[in-house]
Amino acid sequence: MTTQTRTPGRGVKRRAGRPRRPADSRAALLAAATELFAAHGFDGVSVSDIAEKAGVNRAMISYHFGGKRDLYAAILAATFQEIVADVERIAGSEGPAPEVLRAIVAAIGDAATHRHPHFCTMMLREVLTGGQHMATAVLAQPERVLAAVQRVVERGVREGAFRPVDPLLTHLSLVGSLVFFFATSGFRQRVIPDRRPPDGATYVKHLQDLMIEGLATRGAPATRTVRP
Amino acid sequence: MTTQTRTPGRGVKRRAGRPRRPADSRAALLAAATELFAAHGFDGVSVSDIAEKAGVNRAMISYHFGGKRDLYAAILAATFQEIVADVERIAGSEGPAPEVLRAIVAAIGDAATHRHPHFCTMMLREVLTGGQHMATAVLAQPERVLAAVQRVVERGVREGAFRPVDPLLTHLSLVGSLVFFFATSGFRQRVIPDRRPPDGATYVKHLQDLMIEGLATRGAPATRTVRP
DNA sequence: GTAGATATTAAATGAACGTTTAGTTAAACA
DNA sequence: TGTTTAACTAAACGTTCATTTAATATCTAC
Repeated sequence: MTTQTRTPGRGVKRRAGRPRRPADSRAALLAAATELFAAHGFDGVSVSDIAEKAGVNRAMISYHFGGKRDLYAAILAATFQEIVADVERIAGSEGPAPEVLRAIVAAIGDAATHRHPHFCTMMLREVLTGGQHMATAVLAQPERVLAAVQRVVERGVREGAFRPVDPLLTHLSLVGSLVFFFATSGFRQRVIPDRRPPDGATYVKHLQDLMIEGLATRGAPATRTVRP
Repeated sequence: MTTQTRTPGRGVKRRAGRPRRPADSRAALLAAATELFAAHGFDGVSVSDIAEKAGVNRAMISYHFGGKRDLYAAILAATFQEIVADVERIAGSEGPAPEVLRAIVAAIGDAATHRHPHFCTMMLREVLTGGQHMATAVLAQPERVLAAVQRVVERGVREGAFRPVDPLLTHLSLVGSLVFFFATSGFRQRVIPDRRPPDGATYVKHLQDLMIEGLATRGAPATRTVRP
């Protein structure tokens, strides 16, 4: 490869008298791999695909990350960590349980929309295969989300704001529909192209209301129900 | 291969003086492929894997189905068709909208538990890749489920049983949490092994209540609200 | 019982895979 | 400026992939 510039807007851009920037290669690989893994899954992506999209040599994946699998694991761990930390922080906050639950839904929705647009797809894909590519440390993270949501639901039930629902099943329906929505937006665009596709914020609002109403004790108002 | 019997309980069983049964090979391949595709995805499964599990020769996949991709498509189309027919039949039935919605959830849950235990996983996987392996005829089927559920929700809103919710978003949260639950049961067993995993029927009941309560008009009883 | 059609097999094919290797180039440091 | 180290490249490696081929075995019909 000589002075030829790479496809603009993609991968590592290096000028003619090119400075070496190892961090750029790593970042380009991470970005390219995240997008491709989310779209096609681990086995559906070759190292050549990733390298080409990143604009670097195939061998750099093994060189920088140790191999295709390690690159995948690194991406999974990084995105997961940030979201889990968010959820745990919010779950620990005080205030009425319904409001905290609302905040959790909003936080996951926000992360899935802006900071980590490929997280839900990658995570869901990984879960479908039983977490085969997950290191045990990463495996612990969905458990932490589960525990955080469960805690809030249990408190809501205890305080009388929620019906006596099963916290695990509630967690599954909440996170399930949330992850499903963000992971399948690409498909929806293809299947229902005529209708304007619903955006993340709209769905978050819908799900917040649906959950809070669905969990609320009948007769009592859904929100602001704190027992002294 | 001589008189050696295959691994018992798997694949095509042929006795010593073995009668030829082409239908057996096809069925064995379909069963093996369904399980493997669901567990590892299209790209995560090789034709050798499938053939070995089915107890037939690799070449039979191309011979009977035309190739790996066609086998996959055949499975997807077959399982989808049956479930879509179920949902449409129920959605068309009379009775209070909340009850019909309950019945739809139950029907999908039943199919996912008993008749097609791998459907949700395969479908979800396919959706995550944007429906790449789906023929246009198969692509139309999720749309039909969407339309059916939407119709029921719209009727519920019109009759005053439901809040004025968005039918599309409601569909997504309903189907999303349902599919998510059944598609991720394998992962749950691995991540929360201490707790007894919740079964399909329990979750169906939970989701029915959550949805009906969540959609219900405040003040009015959730069920049996038919305007004359 | 034989002929013809169908099902099945083992082997071969060529492409694609992830990783390793040896060699080259740019940056860091003296 | 000369030397060392890290980043990078192109090629080769050995493996695995899905499919095709040619030959064989079995079933069906007569």
